[in-house]
Amino acid sequence: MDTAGDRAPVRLRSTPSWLLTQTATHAGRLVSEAFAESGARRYHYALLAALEEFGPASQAALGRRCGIDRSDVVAAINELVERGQVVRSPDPADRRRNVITITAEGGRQLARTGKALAGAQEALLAPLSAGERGELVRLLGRVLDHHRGAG
Amino acid sequence: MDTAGDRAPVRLRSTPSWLLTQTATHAGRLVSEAFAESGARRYHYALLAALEEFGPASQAALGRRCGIDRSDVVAAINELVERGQVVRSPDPADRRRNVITITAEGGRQLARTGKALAGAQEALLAPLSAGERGELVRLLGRVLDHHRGAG
DNA sequence: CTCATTTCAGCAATACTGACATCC
DNA sequence: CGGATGTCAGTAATGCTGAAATGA
Repeated sequence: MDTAGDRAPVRLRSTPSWLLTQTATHAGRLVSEAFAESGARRYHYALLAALEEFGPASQAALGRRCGIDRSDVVAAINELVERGQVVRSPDPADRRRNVITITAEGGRQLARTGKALAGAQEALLAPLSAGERGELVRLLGRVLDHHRGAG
Repeated sequence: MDTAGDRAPVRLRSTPSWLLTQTATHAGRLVSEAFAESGARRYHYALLAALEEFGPASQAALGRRCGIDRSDVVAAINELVERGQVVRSPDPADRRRNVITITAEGGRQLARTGKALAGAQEALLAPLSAGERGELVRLLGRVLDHHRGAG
């Protein structure tokens, strides 16, 4: 019945919106692969990156910065603690809080995952020239900047 | 401890790869909202779109075209049948297969979801000019075209 | 009392694997 | 027999909600 065109994913003529959906899904898969290769997940990387860039923080603050729900921060930090990549210690100044601090091993894991991510981006953007990649990154940056303020 | 900069999501200086991840995640959330508004999910829309564009097909063919696993096609088609948006009938020419056909109600649902998706894209690309949107869509199209060939 | 923080239990959509029976 | 198809069971990561206990 459908011997030809079986492999071509859906690509609607009329709705470019769908293109965004498809690209986001595809990028998500590539990125997930990269995370798996490096032995981490998205949440782990986001948390480690935030800790390295902004220093020790409470779990709630980390969640707000990374866009991760507080519930999920708990589980992710548990795993990072088990792997020795962060340290969780009570905040003497506010006994509700835990202060999370990245360790040397956490820094190494961050570097590993960063390399895997760079590889994934390389694979994703392979069909584009250097100039086009720059333009794409610039446009996506504008989009993100706009939405991180309003929402 | 961290009263300022609490709301800013992680945005690494050194890894533009993370920008792709973040944008994909953000786009995914906007798109999911749009689907929920229109009473559908990604799988439903992809299947209906493929049926409208390429005509009736077997479940396996639909899965290949939409990038959806066979197992998940079964469940999604079950739901579409319940809603009267597609019809599932045995293929007389090959008794292993079911032929899936879109109904008039399915067409209406496709239109509803399409409108919601267009709104989501509008919101996502709000910070870009018309020319920039065109450029972004063109670049993403190139990326998708490249990867749908090579898997 | 109000609010923030941590934690836990649970749910839904996405994406995948393995197994099985049926049929080409 | 090998291979495709439909179906079901189960798992994992992501992203949410609700509730409870503790403390500012």
